Amino acid sequence: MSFSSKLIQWYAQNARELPWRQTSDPYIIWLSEIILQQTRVEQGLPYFQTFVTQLPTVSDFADAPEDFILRLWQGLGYYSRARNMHKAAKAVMHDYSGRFPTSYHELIQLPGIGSYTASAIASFSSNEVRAVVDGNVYRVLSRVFGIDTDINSGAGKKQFQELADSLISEKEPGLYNQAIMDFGATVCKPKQPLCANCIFVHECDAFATGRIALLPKKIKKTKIRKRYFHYFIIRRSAEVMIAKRPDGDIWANLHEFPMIETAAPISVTELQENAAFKTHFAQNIPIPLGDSIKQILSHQHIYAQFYLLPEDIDIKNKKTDWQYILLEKLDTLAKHKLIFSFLRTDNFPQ
DNA sequence: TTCCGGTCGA
DNA sequence: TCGACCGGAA
Repeated sequence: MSFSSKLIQWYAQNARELPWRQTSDPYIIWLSEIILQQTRVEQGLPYFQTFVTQLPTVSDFADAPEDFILRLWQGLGYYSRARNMHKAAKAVMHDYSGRFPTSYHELIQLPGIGSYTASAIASFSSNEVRAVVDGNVYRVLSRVFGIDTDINSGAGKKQFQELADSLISEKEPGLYNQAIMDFGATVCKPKQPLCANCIFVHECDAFATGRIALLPKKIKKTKIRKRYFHYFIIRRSAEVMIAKRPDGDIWANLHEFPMIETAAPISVTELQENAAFKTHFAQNIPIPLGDSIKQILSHQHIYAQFYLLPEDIDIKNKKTDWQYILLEKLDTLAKHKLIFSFLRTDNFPQ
């Protein structure tokens, strides 16, 4: 039996009963699809009921004030969805005299409707043969067919769309689309998939090769970490105190000045209250030297503020790598860019 | 704390 | 091509 036949047969036994599945009205399907973008069914369900009751037609939607729409949307998140729906409803009134479109090419032009949603509405409302590719589809196809192309890459999107297009049932495209997404949502789940009950367990490449947890492959977007470094210039006649970066962090073993790091930007007053500051510098008052310096790395943004502390202060709990060195030796030490960026400014006290 | 997820616009 | 947009679940 074909891939699509197996799924449709599975769906006949296991479909979730959801209110928007009782209709082919593209307006109602549109409401449900936009609400379900980025949103779990359980969370979206009560919102769907509210929208259907409060705004039963696209004309009602277009005529409602935006404030009213947003109030109904409250708590659902991604509020641009609601604003785009309002624009789309007005466009449907204006461009289609209130007849909600059912073809992919018309739907994709409306605000808030991308390729997934256009395929979903077109296949559900008019059985247009358009394969949906959403998070569920990426998961099911990558596992069953053992495809480890990054789904966030252009090549991956193309490859999965082509595979989905080749698998869709030409006879029952809407049913097939519902089936593969329900299957992904309830059996081929992201975590703890129900492989024991899976209709594809004997042909699933990921199951056979132990790669369930590795697929679909998504190259992690290295999210930018923001860090706030506070450096202290401590002089003792012709000497200055330096420090060495620890292992296991950026710039390991390079030289810099004694510093403390905070998770957020802080004022001088807050710095004086900081536990690490008090540990080393007690009640001494740091004087900011110029503006903060921003250093951008691929994976972190570092905001560095330099401060002057009184000359020859008594440092408590001095770290072993904090050492006074002669100023003329400073040049010879290996330092990271942030440090010589600062030294290039005129803020270093001579 | 990390993961998950469609569309838009820069 | 990639970050912003949001809230909930694991």
